[in-house]
Amino acid sequence: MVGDRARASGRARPRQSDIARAAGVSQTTVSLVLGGNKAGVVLAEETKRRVVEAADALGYVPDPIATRLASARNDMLGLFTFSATFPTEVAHSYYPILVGVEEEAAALGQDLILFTGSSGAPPRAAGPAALHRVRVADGCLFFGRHVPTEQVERLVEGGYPLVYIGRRDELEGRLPYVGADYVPASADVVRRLADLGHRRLRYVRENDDAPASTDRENGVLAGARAAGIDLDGLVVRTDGSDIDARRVRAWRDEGVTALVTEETDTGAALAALTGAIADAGLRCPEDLSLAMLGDPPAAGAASAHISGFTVPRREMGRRAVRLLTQLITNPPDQPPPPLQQLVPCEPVVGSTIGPAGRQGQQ
Amino acid sequence: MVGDRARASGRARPRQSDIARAAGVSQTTVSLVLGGNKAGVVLAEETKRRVVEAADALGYVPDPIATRLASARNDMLGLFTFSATFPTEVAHSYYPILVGVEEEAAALGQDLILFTGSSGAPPRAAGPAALHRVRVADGCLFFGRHVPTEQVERLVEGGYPLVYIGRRDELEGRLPYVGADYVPASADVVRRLADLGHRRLRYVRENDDAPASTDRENGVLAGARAAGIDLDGLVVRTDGSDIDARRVRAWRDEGVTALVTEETDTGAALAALTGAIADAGLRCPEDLSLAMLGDPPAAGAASAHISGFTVPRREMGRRAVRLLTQLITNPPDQPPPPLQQLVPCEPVVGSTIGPAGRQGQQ
DNA sequence: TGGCTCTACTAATACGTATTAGGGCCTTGA
DNA sequence: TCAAGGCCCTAATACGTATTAGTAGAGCCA
Repeated sequence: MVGDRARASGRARPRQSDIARAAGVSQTTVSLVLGGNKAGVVLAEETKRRVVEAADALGYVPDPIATRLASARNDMLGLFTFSATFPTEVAHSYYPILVGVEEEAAALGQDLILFTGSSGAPPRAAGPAALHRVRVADGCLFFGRHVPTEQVERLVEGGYPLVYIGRRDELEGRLPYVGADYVPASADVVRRLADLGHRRLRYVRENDDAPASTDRENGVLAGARAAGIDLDGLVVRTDGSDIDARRVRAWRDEGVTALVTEETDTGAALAALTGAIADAGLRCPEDLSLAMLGDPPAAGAASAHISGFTVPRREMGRRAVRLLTQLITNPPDQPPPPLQQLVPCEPVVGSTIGPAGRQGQQ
Repeated sequence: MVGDRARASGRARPRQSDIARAAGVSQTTVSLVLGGNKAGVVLAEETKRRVVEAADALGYVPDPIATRLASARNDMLGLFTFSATFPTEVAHSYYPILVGVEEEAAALGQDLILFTGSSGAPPRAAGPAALHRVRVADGCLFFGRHVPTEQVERLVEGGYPLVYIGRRDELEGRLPYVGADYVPASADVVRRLADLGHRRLRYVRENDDAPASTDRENGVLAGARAAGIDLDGLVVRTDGSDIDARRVRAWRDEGVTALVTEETDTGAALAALTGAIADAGLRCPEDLSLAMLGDPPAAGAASAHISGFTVPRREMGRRAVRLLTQLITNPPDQPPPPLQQLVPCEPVVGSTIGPAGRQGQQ
């Protein structure tokens, strides 16, 4: 019925059997000619030519669904996000990842299937089976803050190739991911500050326990320890609302000469800090240095020259695609590639850190 | 073989036939119970219960591949772009379209397949059949500057549902599209200027004959005619390089009180104009009004308050998806929906146009 | 007892491709 | 003239689910 309808509205897609009829051969032969013929069946050149010509003439394109059902591959990679794939607020931070994913997928001849996770699609079950939809693809990339662990675990256990973009601790080492290497990058920022004479600083972070935040804190602490920086009161957790000029002045009175903050989705932390610094009548970096662990929310604006490091999102996207295709093509009896990869973050010199002021010297 | 592999690595996923065996019924019954049973086959409650229990016990999840092979629809929409889908330079102008496409697709329970067009993928044929790949989806959206007319025509002729994003003249009315309605929006900008007393202005446009540019020019001309604006020298074609302070001063000396420009991919035209105005020592809008037919390149920057109109990209994306799904589900014997749709552009008040200065008054 | 209706289910087949096990036909050599 | 072998191709089947046609059995009536 449904097929009839498809056939009624315009000409139906040609199938291998149509080509077979046109070329005077069997469907098997068509499959052998147009498919890989991995089995090495011997075919006459003349026959191949006829089949290829017929296929061209009819505009044949293999049905990836049927291909997939019959064999395994369909050269499609899934991309599953646990929010909208194209978020409007955090466009700046998601977009480069998508760029990298698309670049590498195109280079490898893979198409992308976008799965929309929690976007409230009524027809699709939002239940425990929601994630299983991704199996139409050979493998799937995941990203987003929330991870439905059990479902992802079932996919992994079932041998389905998937790669998470961003470090994840969920499945004790069995969850493949490509993340950013925040720890050394964060430590390096602290080292740079220490090299400029800073001895007392404040690391203002969000009150959030995402791996990305934890990593940064660990890096800051490690860097501080290595540089002999005062650990007392170093880490400040906030949601941004309690950062104001008074507090910044108080820090400075305590001898703090540099502030470090982290990238957030909304940029609230950075905005709060820069606002408070300005309100306090302080200049940056003359009176107070400022560094950021990650990228400012909108490039091109005034925040463009914040010192710190940049997250290699594009490269993460590319690497994730590469890892995923490796997992897909990896024979089960071969050792797998490294499942968990960290990409280094590039330092950003910027113009918001400078030598420690007089308070810092002493 | 392949199946064996899947079964070897990790436990095999249970199939309907496994449930059938466990529940002591046929595969058909399982399909009826777990699928929708659209046909309304009568089943005993007790049987349903047994099947559901067995399915739960075995952790059954339907195989979407097989599901889609068995029914002709696969609830996937294609998105084909003739450049990278995620361009880096013109992110601001493409992104909202993608947002709209994804929103509506998700709302309609459709997944998206991104086809990577000209990204030089070696494994996929770049030949005349390249476009045929899109047929794996139920229908496909297209966008990008260049249109391989013959290939698209073959798809359209074959009854394949597709929708272009952006107005296109190629197939004499048979190519469905969703575009922006530039003509009245552009005319309205001119009318607003006229209402403020402007009588002589310059429309600085790119030397390019894309439908979007042509439409805007037609709108400007229509608006100028309606408002009794001087048509002489009104339209200025440029690539931006010959716009400088001297030229702006010369216009002003001729009695020009307002400049109108159009949105471009790079924002070069706008940048050249604002630069030249500043260089000429003129203020905007006090000395010279400035309007833009479209959106400034980067929101949030200094260019945020340019007067003119905004292109409803997000809405275009949504509408394109809606039209496409209509085309897909439209029974062949029914009249089709309107194939070519224009979405109105929203006026932007901004702060760069004001009353005509003294030159303009007289 | 044959026929009819109703309930509750199943057999058979389709979807489009991949794969495997052969099966004709032709040539060659004895 | 028959067997062996090479060459070229095809029949049959599998993949997992959806759908349609049909059947077995029970109950009822004439």
